Amino acid sequence: MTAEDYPKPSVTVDVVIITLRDKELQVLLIKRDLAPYRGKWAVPGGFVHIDEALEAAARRELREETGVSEVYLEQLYTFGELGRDPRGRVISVAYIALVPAPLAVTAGSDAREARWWPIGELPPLAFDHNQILQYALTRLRYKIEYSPVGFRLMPEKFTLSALQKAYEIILGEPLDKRNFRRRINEAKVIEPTDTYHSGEGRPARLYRFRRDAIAEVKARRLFP
Amino acid sequence: MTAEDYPKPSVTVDVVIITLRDKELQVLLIKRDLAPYRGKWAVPGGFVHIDEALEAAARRELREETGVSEVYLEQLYTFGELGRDPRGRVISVAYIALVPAPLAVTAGSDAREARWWPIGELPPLAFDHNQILQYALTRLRYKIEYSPVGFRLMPEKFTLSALQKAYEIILGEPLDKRNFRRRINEAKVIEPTDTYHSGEGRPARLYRFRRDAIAEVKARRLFP
DNA sequence: TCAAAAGTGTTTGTGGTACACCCATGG
DNA sequence: CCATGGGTGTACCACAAACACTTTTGA
Repeated sequence: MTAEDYPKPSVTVDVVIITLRDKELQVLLIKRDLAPYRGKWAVPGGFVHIDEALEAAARRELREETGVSEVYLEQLYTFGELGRDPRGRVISVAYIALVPAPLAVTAGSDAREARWWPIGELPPLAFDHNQILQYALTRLRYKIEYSPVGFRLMPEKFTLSALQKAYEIILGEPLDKRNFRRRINEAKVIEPTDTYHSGEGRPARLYRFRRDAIAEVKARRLFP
Repeated sequence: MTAEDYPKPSVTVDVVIITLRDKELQVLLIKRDLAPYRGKWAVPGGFVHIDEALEAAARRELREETGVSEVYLEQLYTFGELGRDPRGRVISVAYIALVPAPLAVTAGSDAREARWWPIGELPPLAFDHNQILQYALTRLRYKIEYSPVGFRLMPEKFTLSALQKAYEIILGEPLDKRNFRRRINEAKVIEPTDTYHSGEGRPARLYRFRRDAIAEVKARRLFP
């Protein structure tokens, strides 16, 4: 027997697109203008083309909604319960994308309504997208503990204070400045540039992420 | 436009079934008796039925191959590159299953050849199953660091020495007996039974996994 | 000269790791 | 009584957390 003997489920990708705006984590959502869930907000997504790899489909969605595609993108989980889409059997592969703050200016180019939502003030969502979004946020908070993904939300050059504020927003707690700088330094994931940022107060040195820093350090073993 | 306007990919589940046998981690593989990759070994899997949830399909595969289904089963990753299956566009959702040692006696009930392979002596595999298997092993070794999944490879009752040996096999390194016992105790994930195991030497107390121990402890934060 | 943010070391406490001996049973 | 595996406590070291003042610039 071959694959063609059976009716097949549809396959979609949904991309949870996250950025840092206005000192908050924000998520890009689209207002649905078609049934089902017409008028509800949803995570951007769409069907996977037959000649398109999964990650390529996710990058296409990302580009369609934000105009960027060369950003951090990671597969999260595949949702395949029965009845999660009233149109029929739909399996959805969820991705998370992290968009650097200054790139996240325009949200969508076509006619549909799209906007950034602070993660603390989300509207009711279509389908099981609430579950998908919560999953993405959990993964982000978890991953930031042992992997330098936080930098993917920063512009190319940034001050240490800005980086610290980003971490504080993601983790939801204040951090000590000296300890923060020591650990960042020891992790060897950023390098100084020779430029400075002038604003109020003393100018701050700008740093950049070291692209050769593939430091995914092993977490501490707990069991046992 | 609707889902039905497009040709759809096929969706399969592949289940990496792992157990502890003969002081080794072993994986259940099936010898393919059909093209493509006829004669090669493959991870058990099959097409997802149109009226079957993803995890249900994985449990069905698991039950067909091992006779058990009430075991640890976790979704790993979804593989959706073009060209990964010569029969056409196939998207595969990979799962990992951990089968307790004494349940892993019979491997397969139908005519196909199936056997357990030590993970250090794997044969050439069909499709991209080598990649899937390596992914599963990485996830297992990683997850055992912060979550009590190791117990899912143990029988219902076990001695502390047997548990330690299991951890040593999974992690591939010797552990200190006193430190091991202290950490297991502090984690509060097992409880003593009032039965003992007699063999050579002094009888050992048998313990069981505390099912209410949902201790997925947060790993130490590294950045920063 | 004042406000505002940048930058910089030391002390203390907790937790991980290393390590050796006595105990209970069966043959 | 001997072989075999079961069971137990402490000392040291490394790293994380707490903590306050000086420096540089622009207004």
